[in-house]
Amino acid sequence: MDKTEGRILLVDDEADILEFLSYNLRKEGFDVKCARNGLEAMDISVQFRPDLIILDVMMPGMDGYEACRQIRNHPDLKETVVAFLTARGEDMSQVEGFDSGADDYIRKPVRPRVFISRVKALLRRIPQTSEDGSRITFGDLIIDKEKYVVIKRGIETELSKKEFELLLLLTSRPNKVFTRDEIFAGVWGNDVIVGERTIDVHIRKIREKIGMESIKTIKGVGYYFT
Amino acid sequence: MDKTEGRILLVDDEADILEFLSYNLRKEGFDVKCARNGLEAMDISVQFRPDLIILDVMMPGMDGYEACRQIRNHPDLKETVVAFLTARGEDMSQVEGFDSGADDYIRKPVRPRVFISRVKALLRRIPQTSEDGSRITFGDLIIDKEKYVVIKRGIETELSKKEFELLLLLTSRPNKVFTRDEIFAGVWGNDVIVGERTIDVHIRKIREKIGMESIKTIKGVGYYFT
DNA sequence: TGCAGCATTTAAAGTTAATGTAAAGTATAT
DNA sequence: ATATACTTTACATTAACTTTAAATGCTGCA
Repeated sequence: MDKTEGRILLVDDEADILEFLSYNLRKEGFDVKCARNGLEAMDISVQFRPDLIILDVMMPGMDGYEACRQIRNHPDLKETVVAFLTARGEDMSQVEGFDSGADDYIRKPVRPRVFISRVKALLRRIPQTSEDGSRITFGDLIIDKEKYVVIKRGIETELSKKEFELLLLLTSRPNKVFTRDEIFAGVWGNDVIVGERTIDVHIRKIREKIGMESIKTIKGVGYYFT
Repeated sequence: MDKTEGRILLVDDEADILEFLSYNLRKEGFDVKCARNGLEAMDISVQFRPDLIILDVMMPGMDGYEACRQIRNHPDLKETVVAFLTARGEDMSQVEGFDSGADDYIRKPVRPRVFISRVKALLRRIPQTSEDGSRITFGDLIIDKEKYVVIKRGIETELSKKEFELLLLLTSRPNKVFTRDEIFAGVWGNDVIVGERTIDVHIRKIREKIGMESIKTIKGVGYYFT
């Protein structure tokens, strides 16, 4: 019940701005945490594992650039997307910003709608489901398309063809609910006719192999992958 | 009329301001129309399809915020860029303004040259990143048709099939009162027969999930969504 | 105003329908 | 022929839905 659009860490020394931005982000379904300075940002990041960190450039103590550099040097955080918040007219500083490893620049004053779509665009480019070659990764689940194998927490399990195709269909759009009809069409094709319970049985087998939580049911509608 | 830079609707109850702004905008080649209040603004908008609506916050009758909300709820207008005109010192109102869906704030007194460049900046980003088709937004409520969930102020809640269908029906025409018969026909189909109280119970569940205010009752008639 | 009468709200109990599951049956491939 | 995958069956379980009934709240009228 608390699936979110993505985790975001806001870092700014001004409470107003934190409040304003976090309000707007939460409204869109993001899981937001705030930090007042670079140090705090690092601490929270290690725990919270944000998908995106939005850093104010000017902060007392460790400034945005330095914080960004540290993030890039931290083994667990270096993949995190980082965006800077800058006051108007700080354009020249962008050189240093990108140099320190920023992914984007957001100029103050912030306009909510633009801001939100910018954030969404940034998160979209996250290798949320990183796909290197034949493998797709979802958190602790790895699906290997070539070997017809899934690896859950390092435990490798073979999937049969139908199981695999069904899982691929569901994972092709995480969180989308696939109706039974869509599943039939996608996995069996429209002409093949099999009993209603067939899908359930395959779902059960998949759940057995990748964990119960991964596939959810909406009664009367269908299934979805998280 | 030669091709214009863009269509702009000005909404203000003070004729002076309308005249002043429209003069300056027309001089720059914009196609400008004016409205005296929120109601008039809605009427003209539907016909005129402005690219940008500039709303005074304080107006008799429907104020700017309410007008903005209505614009955002109107299927044909929700992509329109909206900017507020505010008197000096109304800063705190920005929260309500952005909440109601505004894209920008313009402070009075207006300086023509600044104003024009602001307007141009707003129009420049007209190809607004429109929300993906699977989600419908009503203020702080997001309905995701694919995921069978609603997001209210960032809190995601699953809906069951019936709840979801009922909510979709009501939201398909906000403010229209659906009679109980219409609801039966729309959600259950004309052949299914269930008791009178069934609808109420589902309405209650939905209210529980998206907030009491969202669905109103008209005694003896039915329900509507706002 | 106060009360009667009716409609809706609400919680909880009851029912139904859909899915979960194990195991047996059938097809397919090696 | 045998193993493996797939489907079907039949029963158990669960969540969704419906009904019930009591409480609340409106509306109009005396």
